[in-house]
Amino acid sequence: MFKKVKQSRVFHGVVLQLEEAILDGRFQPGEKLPPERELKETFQVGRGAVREALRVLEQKGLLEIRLGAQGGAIVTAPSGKPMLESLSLLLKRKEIPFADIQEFRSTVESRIASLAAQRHTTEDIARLKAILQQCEYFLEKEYDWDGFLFEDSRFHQELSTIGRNQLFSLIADALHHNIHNYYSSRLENRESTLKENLQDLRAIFRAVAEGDSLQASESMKNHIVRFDAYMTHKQGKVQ
Amino acid sequence: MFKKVKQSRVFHGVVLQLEEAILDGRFQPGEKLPPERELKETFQVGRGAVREALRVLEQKGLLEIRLGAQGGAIVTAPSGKPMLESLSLLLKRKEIPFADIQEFRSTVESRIASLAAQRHTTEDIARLKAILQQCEYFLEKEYDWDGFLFEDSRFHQELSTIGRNQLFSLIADALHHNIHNYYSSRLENRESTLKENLQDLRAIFRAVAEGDSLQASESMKNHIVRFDAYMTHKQGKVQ
DNA sequence: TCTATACAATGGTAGTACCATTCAATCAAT
DNA sequence: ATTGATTGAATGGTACTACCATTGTATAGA
Repeated sequence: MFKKVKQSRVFHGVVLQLEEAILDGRFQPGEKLPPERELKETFQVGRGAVREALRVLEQKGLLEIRLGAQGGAIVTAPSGKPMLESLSLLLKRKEIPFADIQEFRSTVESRIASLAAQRHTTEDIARLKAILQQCEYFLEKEYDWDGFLFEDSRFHQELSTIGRNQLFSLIADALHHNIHNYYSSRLENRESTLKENLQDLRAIFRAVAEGDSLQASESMKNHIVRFDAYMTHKQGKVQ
Repeated sequence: MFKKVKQSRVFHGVVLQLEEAILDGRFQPGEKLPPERELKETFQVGRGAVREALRVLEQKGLLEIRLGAQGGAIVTAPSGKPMLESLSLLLKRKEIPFADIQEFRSTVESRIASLAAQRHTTEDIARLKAILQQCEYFLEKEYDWDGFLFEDSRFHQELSTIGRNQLFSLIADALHHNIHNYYSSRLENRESTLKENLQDLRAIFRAVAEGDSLQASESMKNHIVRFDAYMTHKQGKVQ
């Protein structure tokens, strides 16, 4: 019913005002906020309060603080990093079953594939094909386990770009970063694994290139399911 | 290739150590960290550094600071709030087309519906039915626009619980919070709107109860598409 | 022209003193 | 004995000062 009465915290007022200014565009990305000693005067508060406010805004991903002359609090361009980090922290703290994460990822990646199938251009396909060929190279010509997995990541990333939905890209990226360590530490380094994966990627590529969104989605789902099957099915926290 | 050399920032070291302690479980949710003046001694730093560290951890959602006697930095239980806020901030800053958000939400909610269809128990269905009946009450007996929308939210929330995937619940919740204002400010207050929505919810409920995951997914998709159609199709930032 | 030095701007850190809030213990009045 | 008021201690909040550390730039010298 009622909200807790706000407890006085001067720095919070500073945070709100600076945040509003940035969100309003009164400070553009790349621009510099006034120095601490000036903000202190502007807001009529102690320097400590200003610094705590800057710390919060930095943590929110709105600012980057640089040292030295010509340094200061610089407004950053929007990025998905803070969200990625908060998701990461949550996965580390809360024991979300790994199966849940896999299920979610599967859903997201499948949809990305289907979107990519619907929205690709000729150039998109060319870029995707180049990545696929790089995978083939690392498997067939110069065997390179890590190289292959790197290109596999790039494939997924490129696909999300082709899907042309920034939120999907962002979430997929966050998931990838959060489970990458888990994956790579559990995959068995066998050539057959890569071979099967390459087949998956080819199937996805084909479906996307042909604009068959349903097939693209299915292929991606199979790909992820297979990937998951390689893991030891251990429950528990990520990491 | 190389990482930027970490610039000395004492408070950062304090953040890392405290964060590690919390993540390791050396401080459990509900427990209190030592007072600032003690931490200052422990880490052999100034009180300012300690306070800046606490501010960062607070922003990360790991701590809650309370004033007065028996106050202090209390470790919080894991929650999706920080993720929700960082997503919110991102949506406010970056001009992610609203269509992207809708598309993503549609995907997530559809999948939740299909999962719910697969995993529901008898008790789940009873609870869901109760919510549905509450919707009917607000539409047919005691007309209440806001009451209906509230129950609609509850319906979605209950569905995500039935889906039994914590990550889906979390993300759906975050999306809901972020677009709720947008939605409710744009919906036309018309009885026919609610009527159509109730039909959607009934269809979803039926499919879920019958365990028809494909139909549940489709019904949900239609529901969301219809909901979106009510909006003025204005592009741009959320909020 | 190039290099080295000095300087100035700006964030980082420590310390001190005091204020503000909250809870609990104590004491007084009924 | 119960209730209410007072007081005190613990703890975070704030301000101010002084100085350190880092970094870009200007200046002087080779």
